Amino acid sequence: MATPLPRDPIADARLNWERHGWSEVAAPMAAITAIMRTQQILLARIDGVLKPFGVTFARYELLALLSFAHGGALPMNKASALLQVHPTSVTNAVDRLQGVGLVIRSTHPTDGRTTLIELTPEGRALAGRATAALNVEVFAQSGFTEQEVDQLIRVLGSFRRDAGDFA
Amino acid sequence: MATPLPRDPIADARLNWERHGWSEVAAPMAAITAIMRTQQILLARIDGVLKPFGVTFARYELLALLSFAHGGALPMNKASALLQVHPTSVTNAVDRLQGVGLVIRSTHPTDGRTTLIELTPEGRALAGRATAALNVEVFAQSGFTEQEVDQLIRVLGSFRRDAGDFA
DNA sequence: TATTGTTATACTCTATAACTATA
DNA sequence: TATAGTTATAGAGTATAACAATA
Repeated sequence: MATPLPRDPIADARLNWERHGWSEVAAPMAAITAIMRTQQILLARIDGVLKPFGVTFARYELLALLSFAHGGALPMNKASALLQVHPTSVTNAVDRLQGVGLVIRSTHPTDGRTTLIELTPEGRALAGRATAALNVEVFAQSGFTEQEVDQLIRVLGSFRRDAGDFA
Repeated sequence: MATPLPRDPIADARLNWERHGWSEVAAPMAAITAIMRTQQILLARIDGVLKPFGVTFARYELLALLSFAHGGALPMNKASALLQVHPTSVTNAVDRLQGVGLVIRSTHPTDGRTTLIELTPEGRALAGRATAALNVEVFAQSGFTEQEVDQLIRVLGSFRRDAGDFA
């Protein structure tokens, strides 16, 4: 996994698809496979940067979301919807983050069913430092040109809209 | 997670980044976050199509790789390198696939350290049917235009090369 | 000694179903 | 009845370290 392969395995897969009568879909197959692989590479970089902070990407995303919320607090179901993850994933993430003192739970003042998640001062400080680290070490050297970034945002934005992520 | 959000959460995150002094990296942050989310959507679709076949995407990828190998067999370490996954992941996948009779292990004829993975007739048949299903139900209706597919292949290809995936 | 693969272990994230509490 | 969240349980992928067998 460390040594580069002599050939692009995804380009080879595309050739195999074409050789076996699937020319029509060989290109989209290659594009989708490339997205899967790129996500793996990026997630490994992100988790590497976050490791010293003791949080995973999923937990960092929750901290970052809270840090931008008015009052630094959000209902569980709101966080679940905005992060587009299962409610039990939020419960799990909040459990861990609360266990290390980065967030606290409280009951919604007017709806007793709703649990609010709130950043502690430590959580807010860590979110700020982790964001700075990610920005400098990952996003500022993404490996994409400005034009490529614009293309990705446009292409994947319309894909996500068509997939029902947002209106 | 079913109802579309009124606004694009990634576009909102980008605005938050810009408002907090990270304008320089707001766009690449949005592009990378979009890649992460797109991968989730695609993986859910793929796993949904593969579910009736009783295999996950990771295990399907191994079957597909073997089906294109000369003789339908590959050493474990070769499969690990080509799929770009950890050797223990291959061991795990082969364990499961062997357990349901889709692959068999054998010792390399000239190097006793090496284990060969080989498709059974059942494994080859299932790989063919699963590939057809994925091609028709996912890749043929990816949601990307031809031009977008070409852009993704080009942009993500150079990214993967720069990341050290291949020479 | 170096390489290949397995085993044991652990930790992610994810998802379903059953359950409690509140509206 | 419907909603919000938790709990229990299960399964997926990933990774490290220790180990056995072979080169």
